[in-house]
Amino acid sequence: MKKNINVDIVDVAIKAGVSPATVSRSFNHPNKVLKSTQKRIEKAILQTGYIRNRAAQAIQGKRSGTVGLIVPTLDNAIFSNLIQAFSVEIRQHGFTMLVATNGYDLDDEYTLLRSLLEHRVEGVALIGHDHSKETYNLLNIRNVPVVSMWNYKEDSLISCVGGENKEAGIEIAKHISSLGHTKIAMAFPNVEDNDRARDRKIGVVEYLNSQDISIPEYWDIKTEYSVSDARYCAEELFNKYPHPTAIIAGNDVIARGIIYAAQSYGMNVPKDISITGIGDFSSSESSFPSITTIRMRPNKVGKKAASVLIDRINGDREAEPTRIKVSVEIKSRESTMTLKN
Amino acid sequence: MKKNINVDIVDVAIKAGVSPATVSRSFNHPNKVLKSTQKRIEKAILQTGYIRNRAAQAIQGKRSGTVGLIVPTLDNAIFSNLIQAFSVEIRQHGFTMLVATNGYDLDDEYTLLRSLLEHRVEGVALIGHDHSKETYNLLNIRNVPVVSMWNYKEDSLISCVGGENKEAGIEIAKHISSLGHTKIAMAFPNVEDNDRARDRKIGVVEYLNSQDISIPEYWDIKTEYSVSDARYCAEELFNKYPHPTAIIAGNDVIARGIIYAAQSYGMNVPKDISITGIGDFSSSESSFPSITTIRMRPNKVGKKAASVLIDRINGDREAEPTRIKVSVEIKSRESTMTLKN
DNA sequence: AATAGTTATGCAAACGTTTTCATTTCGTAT
DNA sequence: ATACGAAATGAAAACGTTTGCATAACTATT
Repeated sequence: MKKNINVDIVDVAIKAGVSPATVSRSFNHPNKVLKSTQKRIEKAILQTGYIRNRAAQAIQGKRSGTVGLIVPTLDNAIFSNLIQAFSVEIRQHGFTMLVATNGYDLDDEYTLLRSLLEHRVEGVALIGHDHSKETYNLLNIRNVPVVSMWNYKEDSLISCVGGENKEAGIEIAKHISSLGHTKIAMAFPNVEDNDRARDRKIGVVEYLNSQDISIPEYWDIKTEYSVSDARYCAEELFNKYPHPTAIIAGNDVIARGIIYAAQSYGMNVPKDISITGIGDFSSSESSFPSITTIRMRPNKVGKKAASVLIDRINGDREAEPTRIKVSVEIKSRESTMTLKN
Repeated sequence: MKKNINVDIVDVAIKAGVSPATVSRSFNHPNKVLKSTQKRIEKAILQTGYIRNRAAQAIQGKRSGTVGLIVPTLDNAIFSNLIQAFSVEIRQHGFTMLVATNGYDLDDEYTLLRSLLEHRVEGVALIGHDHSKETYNLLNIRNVPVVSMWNYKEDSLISCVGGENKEAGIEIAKHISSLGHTKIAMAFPNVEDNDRARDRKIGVVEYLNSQDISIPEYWDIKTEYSVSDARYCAEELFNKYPHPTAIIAGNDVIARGIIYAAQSYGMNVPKDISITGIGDFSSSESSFPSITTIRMRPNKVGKKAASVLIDRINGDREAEPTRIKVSVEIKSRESTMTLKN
């Protein structure tokens, strides 16, 4: 088998009987090259098995054809809808995606950002607004096009696309409260370094307080972002009395874990207890019971964020951040119901 | 704010009072540089805000510091455990990951592979063994280190790490059969271009046949890899009679959708119907009912595949494929039980 | 038919590293 | 002290593109 690793643009040029410059132009400015010449070049590419070298292109300081994405984890449903949508859109514009996970560690995020910049990504997408000072500083100094996904903030330092998480918290609390619940528990992850969860929680607490409902310490559950930990924490809660009549979970994954816990304790959801999520991930509607949640439109956010990022890459580097608020909306489904007297 | 995009290795060298060659060496062969010189260089890097340019490094034809990953989708639990584990391991070795999704389209996969090669990834990870002729050909011609994840095949053309999916099918069928079930339905995705699902299905059918059990056409359900579609298809099945007493699903995601369907139709799982998955994804154990499934160890596969790939990148390009079989094992849980008479 | 304007292409420098080879510096054995 | 080998560093070529500028080949205008 012939190994053709070393075919370069010069070989193609020779084969096609043109100069390397023309071959290059046929990739990057096809309208500047005669149709017939293009044909000959394409033929030469096929014959030689040439694959262009983006590294050599990137070295010019212009295009690398890549964007970077840093997410806390790939390990569950929380970001997968979002990332998939982002990835599809980015690719439609000819970019390839460099992905890195930081495990919710902001110092690690900084290291990852540096490494993405070493690869000269043309833009970067991050989750939320909680990032280290060094991260913000680096983004600023290098003037990298950047977009933050998943949380809208009207005075964000960087462009962002997402729902207003505080509003999401308010809406879900409003829903639960309107159903007559007052004995309410909450299950949130650690909100430090996590503006999305923090804003949601603030929204929930503030709204409930405005209705003269407060959540006692022992009903303020701390859980991780996983079905298994959420289930475990909920079981801990159910082992003690009294039980709340409703639990507001920080997202749909946690809600699902809690529902499993309730079911395994013989409770009926929603008859015995109402449980809500936030996020509306792809399986929340089709689970049983389907989850009452706040629709945060991960697909729309991912897609929109991708196009914002691309616009910034192609556009004005000094422009004000682009901020797009994606509306949030209550999806009332089977996991909640009016409190029985 | 000072924009220092253009700091290069020469600037660092000047600042540190050494030659660019020495700065380069301090990155790539630190043992060849005097400790004291290294210190001065590090200081210069900090002062200048230098970020090395991997594109310029990659152009030498040696290291790009990236590996490529092509998966069908990021959109659900199927691959997320796997990818997360792969990503963590790869990064531990200083690589960054380029990710692309092909939506189960093998022609698209070829295009993506080309694009990854344009970026001069040092290695590539794929899912399974069903790839287009062009894909295999390209991998071969360019002699790219490559690893296939998720399905073991003793005579695979490329290195692979995974469980034996046919065996998984046999094991799950054996389990169901041993519980006394004979009226069995199956729910698999389209197995064309999907060797994992195909092998599983073959295992199931062959084993059941050996027990004189056959699955009628109308119980051979075709579904997509999503909770919602699986639920929908299962509901279609439940709308007609007779019902099977057990359903073997192609994976845990599908199993979950079927369980929801059963529950929403007022059936008890497993009392009224036993349902199995394959895969053992992270939430399968903590769901309710927990899912009887075949443990395919996605974390182990991801991690192991990463190290196989890295070994190949650093090792002999002409070596025989490395093939690692990860054992599969039945996890008997709450979603199945002995058939009542 | 001569000229101006336009379009296609080529030439050669530039991008920021890495690496080979040559040179200098240093430590050690005589 | 001198010579020798080893270790550290530098000089310069090379990697594979892109692009500004120059030129050649057309087209259109008079």
